[in-house]
Amino acid sequence: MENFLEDLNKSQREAVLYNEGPSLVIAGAGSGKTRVLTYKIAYLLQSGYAPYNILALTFTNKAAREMKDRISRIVGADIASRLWMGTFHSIFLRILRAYSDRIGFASDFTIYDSSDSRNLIKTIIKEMALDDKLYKPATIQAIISNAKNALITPGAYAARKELIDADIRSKKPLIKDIYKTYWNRCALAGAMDFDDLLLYTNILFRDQPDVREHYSHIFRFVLVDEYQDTNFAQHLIVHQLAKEHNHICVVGDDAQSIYSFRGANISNILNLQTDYPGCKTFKLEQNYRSTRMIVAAANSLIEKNKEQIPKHVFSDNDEGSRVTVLSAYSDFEEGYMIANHISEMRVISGFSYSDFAILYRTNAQSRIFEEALRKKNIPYKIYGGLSFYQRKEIKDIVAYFRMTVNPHDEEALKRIINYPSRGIGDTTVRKIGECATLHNVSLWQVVSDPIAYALPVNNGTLNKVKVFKDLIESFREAAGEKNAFDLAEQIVKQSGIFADIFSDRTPENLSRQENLQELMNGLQEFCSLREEEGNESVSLIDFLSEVSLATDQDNDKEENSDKVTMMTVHASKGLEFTNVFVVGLEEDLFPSAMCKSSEREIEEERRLLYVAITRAEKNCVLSYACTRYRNGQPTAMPPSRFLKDMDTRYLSLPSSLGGDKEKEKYEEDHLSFGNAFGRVRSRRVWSDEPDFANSKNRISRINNSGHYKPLTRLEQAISKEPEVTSTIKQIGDLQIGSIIRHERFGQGRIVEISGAGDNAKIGVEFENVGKKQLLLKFAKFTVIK
DNA sequence: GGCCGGGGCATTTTT
DNA sequence: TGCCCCGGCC
Repeated sequence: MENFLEDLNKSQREAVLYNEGPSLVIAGAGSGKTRVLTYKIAYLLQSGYAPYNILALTFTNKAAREMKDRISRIVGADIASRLWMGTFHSIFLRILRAYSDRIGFASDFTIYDSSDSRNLIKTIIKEMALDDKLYKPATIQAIISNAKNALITPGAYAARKELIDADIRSKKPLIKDIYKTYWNRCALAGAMDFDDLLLYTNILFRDQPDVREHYSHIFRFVLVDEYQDTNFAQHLIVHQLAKEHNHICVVGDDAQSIYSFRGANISNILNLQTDYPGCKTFKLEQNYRSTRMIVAAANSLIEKNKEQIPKHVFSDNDEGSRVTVLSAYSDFEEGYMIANHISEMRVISGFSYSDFAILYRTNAQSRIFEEALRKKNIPYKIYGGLSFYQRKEIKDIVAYFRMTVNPHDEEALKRIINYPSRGIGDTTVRKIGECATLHNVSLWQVVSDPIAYALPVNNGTLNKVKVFKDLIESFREAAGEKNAFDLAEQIVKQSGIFADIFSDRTPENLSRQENLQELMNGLQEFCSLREEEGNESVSLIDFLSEVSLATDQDNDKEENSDKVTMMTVHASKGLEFTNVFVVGLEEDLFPSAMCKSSEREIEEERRLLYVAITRAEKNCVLSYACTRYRNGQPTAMPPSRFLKDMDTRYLSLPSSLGGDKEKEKYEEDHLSFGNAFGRVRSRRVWSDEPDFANSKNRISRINNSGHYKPLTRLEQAISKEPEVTSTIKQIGDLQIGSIIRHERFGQGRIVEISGAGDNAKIGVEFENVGKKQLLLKFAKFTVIK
């Protein structure tokens, strides 16, 4: 351990060693930020801090886990496990459970995930008989979330003139009432949403000074990762804990702030000096991840942002290839083009599939790439779908767990009161809801004593409700005697879930069975792990805490499989890949049409692209399509403004963006590349079809010195901007060998003509998407040559 | 209670 | 275009 400082460069070491006062570590992309944090913690431990005196906050479970692993390796697992290290939400959940009585909650409160809270908002909007076209639940949810992140309670909201005026202007004056009802309903249900965990922590610290003092005393040193992503609530919590001793170190990169839409406030990091006077700034500027070319290209992009902390990220790695810009005719062709590139690079340079990532701005873009990769038998995995715990059957089972722990949980109750079916239909549930609202009690209170609250249902229904109530109570009684796993087993069997899921062997049920099995395995693992750590009896509530704060990124079983990764740029933050394709670089897509109203938003989009490019270690490819299906319509898409932001010295451009002979000459003369890919000019995209027009074997195109053979006729045709020709409807105007450009499939060569009149067809060998038969009557294409 | 079809809609989403 | 939600129908 004593030598660990030798693993650090000068600025990293300075950042690790300075612990006398507040410090800000500006960590450029790929600059070894996690290393600094882990070594700093190790150093603090070595300097005499006890592990429980150190609070280290991250944003993701994954980051927390990684850091814990790395620290364990330096100081040992038992010391590492005593650090207060975790996500904001998990750490403050722990504190809130301990002091829940001080803020009017029971310690077994539920955590509502986003869909729970959206459902509740939906219910409230319905109950208030509002138009959900105007009061869109997702929008209201975002407004409430923003309010909470800014620490605005319902009372404060109603008193804020500017908020009320804004709601009136947007014709939604009742948002304040929805918020108030939502707040009360969560309280009645004994539930907190994600934002509440931070908001109530602030309330706890504000109203119970002894608690705040207690923790600020315990946490003698506070470290925060990814500080640029903190919102006001988080910023304030940290300040409440650190303001006296000032032993705080925050790490972040303003250039990678991409979550402002969730309340992250970049000025938290830009203005850190104000909150922590004397705050010392360290800059980690050496990028160890990417080639010099990639770093230079990314820098030339981010330079265009005005609001940022000045820094000079540099790399001492190989120069590497220019960032390649590819142009496709359509979204469809873009997919095939990228798929072809991946197969090609894999063959030429010996990459594995897992060396590639395709990053896009929106999830909707993934479909086209899935299709193209599948057609070419390229294995892939997509991140960002539904997480395991968000699957319906899992949520159903977890809802039983939640009811067992906290029966007032409204969303859980609504989920399971009639699953599996027990004859309590929507009408009854609605009546229970109305009755509960009338008496200002939770749904469960009505369910437990329907007579007392005069629930207007017949005796048959009354009886069914009682059966449900008894069922839940039996689970609650068992909870006192059994550990979490045995209890869960009982719940699954006696609730009827087991019988329901194992009733037949339809594919859906088989998958449900697997998921149930996986949940139970996970629970068992959770229990035995905790028991090993010395916990005598593991309760469901512990498991639920973990489950409600878990996301899909947390259990990726396929980590070691050789597959191309596909994800949104947002999801890629913090990751790195040998070769990165950033796709869909078009105006109104990247930057998104929704983020163009202010320079501030444009800057965030630019940072987003910066994040994407800096994920790449060796090669980075940016692509755009000229037309794209948007809302069912083919839409012309101009290339993204960000392509023009970047210095062309670091790019290899398609001719349509000004790539020219002069520049290629420069490229040939001045740059040396480690692998052939860097030579691939943008319009050079080959089909895998062996008999593709004029282009024999694509690999033979690149000779040993990495130089290209002269352009073939076809490729000359491609690199010229094709002039627009009128759409051909006469078969006589076409001949075999003509080059056409199809709206969707891109460029290709006619290899076959058949039929006549309305049945006239042509066979076209497209350069990227293979051979297609087109019915002349319908096909949208132009003849180029 | 489940299935089908029409209408409306269409960012990003660490917890 | 394709998905999701809702309402209507069996």
